[in-house]
Amino acid sequence: MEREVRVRFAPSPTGPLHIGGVRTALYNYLFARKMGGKMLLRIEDTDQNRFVPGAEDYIRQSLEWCGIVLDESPWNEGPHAPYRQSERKPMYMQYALQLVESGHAYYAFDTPEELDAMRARLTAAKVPNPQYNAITRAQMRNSLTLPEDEVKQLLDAGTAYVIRLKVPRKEEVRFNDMIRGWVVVHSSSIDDKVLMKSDGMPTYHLANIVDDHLMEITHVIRGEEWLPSAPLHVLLYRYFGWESTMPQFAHLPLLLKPDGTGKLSKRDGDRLGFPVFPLEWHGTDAETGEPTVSSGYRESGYLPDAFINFLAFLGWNPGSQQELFSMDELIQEFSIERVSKSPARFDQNKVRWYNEQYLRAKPDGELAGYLLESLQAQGQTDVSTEKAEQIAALVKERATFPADLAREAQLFFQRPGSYDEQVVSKKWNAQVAGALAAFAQQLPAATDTSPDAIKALLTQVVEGLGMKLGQVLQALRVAVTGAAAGPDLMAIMSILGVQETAERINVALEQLNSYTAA
RNA sequence: GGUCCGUUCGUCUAGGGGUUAGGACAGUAGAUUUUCAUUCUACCAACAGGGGUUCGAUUCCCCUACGGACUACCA
Repeated sequence: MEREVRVRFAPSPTGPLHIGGVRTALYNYLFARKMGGKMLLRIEDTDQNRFVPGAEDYIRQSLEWCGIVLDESPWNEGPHAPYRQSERKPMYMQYALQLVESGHAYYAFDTPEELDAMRARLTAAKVPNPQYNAITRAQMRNSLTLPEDEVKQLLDAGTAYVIRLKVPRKEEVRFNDMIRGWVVVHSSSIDDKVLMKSDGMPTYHLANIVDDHLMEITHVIRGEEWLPSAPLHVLLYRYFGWESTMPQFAHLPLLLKPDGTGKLSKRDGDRLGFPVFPLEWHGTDAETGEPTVSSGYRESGYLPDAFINFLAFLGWNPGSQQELFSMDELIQEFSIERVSKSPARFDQNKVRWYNEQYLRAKPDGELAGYLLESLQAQGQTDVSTEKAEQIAALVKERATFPADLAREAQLFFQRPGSYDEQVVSKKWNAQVAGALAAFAQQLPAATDTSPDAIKALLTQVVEGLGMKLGQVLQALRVAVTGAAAGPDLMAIMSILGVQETAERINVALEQLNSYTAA
């Protein structure tokens, strides 16, 4: 019988989730939906020292903004609650003890100082890989080297201890990664990982395996940084006797910094001037304790669909030439097999391009909504929906972000404060001014105020004076908007209205009088 | 240092034993436009290197180089 596909996203609440994490969540989500399975979120907060207030909420909001829907999570519990490892704390010890009893794990009493000393000794002896392992554990203080009664005494006395996995000395550990194929690691390169910490909390490794098993996870899709510890996890499944239901692994390629080398880190955003976080994050500097702000895609004006589309293509592609995919289409097309092995570098140009595509594809009504919102924020409250829609339709081709709409729309609400000097000095003269004056005089009487009609009127006036349209257009634009460039002039005048347009022309005529005389 | 992973245009990538090595972003040029932008068209641009295997390798294998991850009582 086929098991229902169940995947998990397991972030630790140590700060804001960066886009690499979001992509991991996205791929999990796409895979789960594609396979008709479930996706859950589990908070991996077994390190109490690294807990950051607000991080969990940030993760939740980020995923919501992205449109990644969780079937089970700490805030929407399912059959395997609780979904925070700190709340699952009581259940881990029994599993660690199970391993101790079966001889696959042991108690270790070494202090941090002793561990440091051991590493220093091995490093000095030029041991290639200093670690607590099948060889070195014989020199350490643990239940393998100490007499049984002494171990009992230490435990009874409440001495601090950890439980370590007893990794075999010589054994090949292999697993079939869905993205990378067979990965083989020799057990001698794996150390005796701590399973239970002295504070009674499990480490990531133990908690992860126990929870994935209990939560019936079928596929573990996570970042490449976990690849080196995957063989250890395989060992754990084996020793627990859970090998037959061990999840399949898929290790995703890393996301690299746009410049230089190395994986994208939380600090790169501010350094490079683009967001690495989905949402803005207010944190505190680890060293100075000063409040910090890291920019987010949402606040920078990115549309969630565009952001997701872009992110999906960083390390995956459908094999077709199609670039634009809705979430539903992504789900339809997604497959782990098409995830690439090699890391991907971040491309700011492409995210912007995606955003433009998504912005322009939106219905004018929705764009008008964005526009109205920004206008209201700057005190411009008397704009009708109808007018906003006209303006949005006209300026959307010039916008990358919703906020650009309002910027481009300014000319409709503010008369020119100055006139582009280049155009004035080149195009403005007595003849042109005369034509504009004539146009301004006739304009208010126009009954048809469509762009086409205005253009016809203008043509008629200009040609009636023996001139060509091209001679006056730039001057007219400057007179009406003050700028040398902008959206279609006829459309601008139409939206502005004949009265306002005529007045603006007359104001310009007065202001630029000196040029006319010259 | 050790272990593991990776390497096709500047970037994201398709492809795969015989191809003009395809697309997208960026860049450049041209067309359209009253202007800028948009749009359209064209151009530029890549199989890391060396050995094999093969009639033939960018594709399969090995080595080298380069890049990266991991190497905690962090996840």
